[in-house]
Amino acid sequence: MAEKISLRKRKKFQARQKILLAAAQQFETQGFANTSIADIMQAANLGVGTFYNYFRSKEDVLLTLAKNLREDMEEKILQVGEVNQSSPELLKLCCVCTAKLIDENRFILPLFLSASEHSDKPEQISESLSPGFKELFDKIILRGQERGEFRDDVPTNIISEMIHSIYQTTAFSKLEISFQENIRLKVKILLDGIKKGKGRWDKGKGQG
Amino acid sequence: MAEKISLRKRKKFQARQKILLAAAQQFETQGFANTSIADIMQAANLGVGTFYNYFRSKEDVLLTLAKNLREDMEEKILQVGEVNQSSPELLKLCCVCTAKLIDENRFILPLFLSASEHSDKPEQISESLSPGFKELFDKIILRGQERGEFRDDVPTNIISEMIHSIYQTTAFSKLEISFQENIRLKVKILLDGIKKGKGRWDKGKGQG
Amino acid sequence: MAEKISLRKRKKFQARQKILLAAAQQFETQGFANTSIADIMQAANLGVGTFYNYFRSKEDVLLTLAKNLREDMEEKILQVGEVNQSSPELLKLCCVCTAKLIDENRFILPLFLSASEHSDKPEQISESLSPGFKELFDKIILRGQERGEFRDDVPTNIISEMIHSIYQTTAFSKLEISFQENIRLKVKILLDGIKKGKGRWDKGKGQG
Amino acid sequence: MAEKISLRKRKKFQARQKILLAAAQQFETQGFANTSIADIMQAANLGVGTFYNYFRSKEDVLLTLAKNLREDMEEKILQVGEVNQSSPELLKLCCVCTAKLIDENRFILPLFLSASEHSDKPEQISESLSPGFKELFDKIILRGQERGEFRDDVPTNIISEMIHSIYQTTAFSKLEISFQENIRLKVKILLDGIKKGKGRWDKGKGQG
DNA sequence: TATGAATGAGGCTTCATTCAT
DNA sequence: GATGAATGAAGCCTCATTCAT
Repeated sequence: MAEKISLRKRKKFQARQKILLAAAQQFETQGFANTSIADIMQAANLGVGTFYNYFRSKEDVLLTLAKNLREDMEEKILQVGEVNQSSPELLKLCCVCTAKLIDENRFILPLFLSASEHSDKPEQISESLSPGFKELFDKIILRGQERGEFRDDVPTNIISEMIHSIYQTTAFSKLEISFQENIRLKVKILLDGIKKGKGRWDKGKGQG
Repeated sequence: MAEKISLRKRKKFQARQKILLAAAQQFETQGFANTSIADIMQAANLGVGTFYNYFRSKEDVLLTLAKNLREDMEEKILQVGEVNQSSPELLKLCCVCTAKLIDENRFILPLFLSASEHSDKPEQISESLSPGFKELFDKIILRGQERGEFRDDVPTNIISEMIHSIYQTTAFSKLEISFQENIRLKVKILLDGIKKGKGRWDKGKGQG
Repeated sequence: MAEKISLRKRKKFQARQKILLAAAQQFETQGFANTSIADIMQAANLGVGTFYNYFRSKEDVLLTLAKNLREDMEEKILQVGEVNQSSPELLKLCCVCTAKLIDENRFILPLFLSASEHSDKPEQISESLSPGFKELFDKIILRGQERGEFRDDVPTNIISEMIHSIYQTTAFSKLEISFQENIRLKVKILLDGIKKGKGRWDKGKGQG
Repeated sequence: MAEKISLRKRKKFQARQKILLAAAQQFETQGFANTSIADIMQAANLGVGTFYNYFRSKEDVLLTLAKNLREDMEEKILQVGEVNQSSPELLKLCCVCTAKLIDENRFILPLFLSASEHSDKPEQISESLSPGFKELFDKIILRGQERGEFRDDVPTNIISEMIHSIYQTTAFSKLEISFQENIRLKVKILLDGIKKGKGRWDKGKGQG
């Protein structure tokens, strides 16, 4: 009996996962607005009605995808954040790590971007994602500013927002360069723009 | 007779402008996808059918708005671009100038962002806007790199893209700080991140 | 003063004629349903509003075109009808004459055919055209039947309808043969089908 | 499970048939252009949206109706065509048979007639219907001409077109006589008009 | 009288959501 | 729980008609 329930649960879980996966793919390729629930369910090879056994709306799927991503991000970032090192190094690590995660979940970015586009709940999506993301960066930057490692003539928020912007837009870059490498270069510029005094980039040529 | 025609033409022009204005406002407050033509025409205080006396579709309005903005931008930027000065100064001027223009046309930004959403026309919009925008920045950055004023271990494109990203995302900033000031600070960071050797930010305090 | 009025009337007349001509052309090339009033007035090189100075609706134009054609037909047919000759000869003459008229007013046929298609008044159109057409043929056929020149085991109406049908459909023939020649051949068959005894076609080979 | 599917499929089939039937009725009574999809679905007692679960457009319904009719016609005509008999008899049989079929599907005629009206698809309809129709008549007539049973001073095409025209226009006859009887009489005239020498109608009185 | 911009009714189509099976 | 047909609200667009100039 326990097994049966477990099997059923697994099946239910599978259907749910299939829908999430299909939704992510459709969102990524066609965009959120252009994806209908029928599209998702066809991609998932399931009946339309089944959708409503698992989600209340397309936005709900979005929120779930965002939440999942956020949980992954929190986990990874927590691992990195525990290491004790200089703020620039730490920030760089976090950025690289985030880039990797996002690279593996590209579908989520259009959602960020369409946040301003789509109806009801976009703020929720943003809020679902941000905590593990924005707050950590805020913390690192603030620490760096307090320690005198980062400039403090620019508000922490602004710097954090700038990092955010790098991720958002790079996801849609049409340059030949890879996503992660693209991010790496931009973060280098940003770091050089906020690092205080020592360790200037023009002295560290070739270090990457 | 001539007067009559002139009067009518004036009215026609006004109606067109009313629609454009209403569309811009609606796009800005509700986003492009969430704005129906009925919305626009209600905001413009005109009948729905009237819309089609002036535009073929919502996308058409968008393109027109984009084109108008682009023309404004080209004009302003040309004025700035003619001044002979150091590349960092020139870039800063252009950025400030662009920020001002965008600030006065915030509605256009969602369109940039929705580029990834609506497969059909948004590329046209992007292309409508870009020429006066991206290419000028490319040119200034390249000049700076050739003159040894900007770092050259990062491709011109990447830097240009980073500037682009600043505009895109700052438009949706929820920080208390004003749009133009926000841009100014980020550009400062960026400039410090790409300027070569001398003229570091920590020596230029207060000039900002 | 009299001249002025006359001039005005002539001008009015010209506008009206221009509209009728343009409408006929549009109806012929695009069909009645696919022709909008705006289309007509653009083809007529006149303002849309002007239309309503002369006609109440598109159907009204149709009726007028039909009426004009009918008047032409009546006139021509009367000329023919007065000649005293055998019924088959008379019928043939009328048919040829009608074919010529229709050939010069092809636009009117689609209207007949669309009679079953279009809304309100199609019967009126049919009725506008028929009198000079159908009644004359009826009369000739009846006379032929009474004189024993035409078979009388088929109602007059049926024969008349058959003639009617020849005109209707031949207008849209896609055969290489010309409209008038096509009609001539069909009328030949029909005449041979209704002529009594003597004068069979297989004895009149080569006479056309 | 299999039963459930079967039940649903049956219902689906029924809905489709209901729509086709309703469309046919509406097309027949109001004409194609004057029938809106809302009209059809109201007649079918179904929601408007349901239409699009079965057809892509009004034209699509039309094509389907035409295709169905054509298949019926092909079948019936094949049966007739196999009989070995004189060409006039065969042609007569085919005509009667066709008349019966058309009489049961009157709605399709307006479609033929609207062929000249709606530029897009009607040719497809015509083409959908023709193969089983025109080609068979062509063949019979040609055979008759080759055998010396039919006159050959008139092209096969013309005769075939004349038959075609009889069906087209008789469908809209307003005479008291029934459709099939009307056709029968006209075909008699036509046959007598094309039959060679012997077997003249005035010798076959009473047989019709 | 000529004009053409303004209008809104009406048609087409999409799609999120429901519900009977 | 899974299904997919049914639904109607809502958006897009056309066009006959009106009316101020």
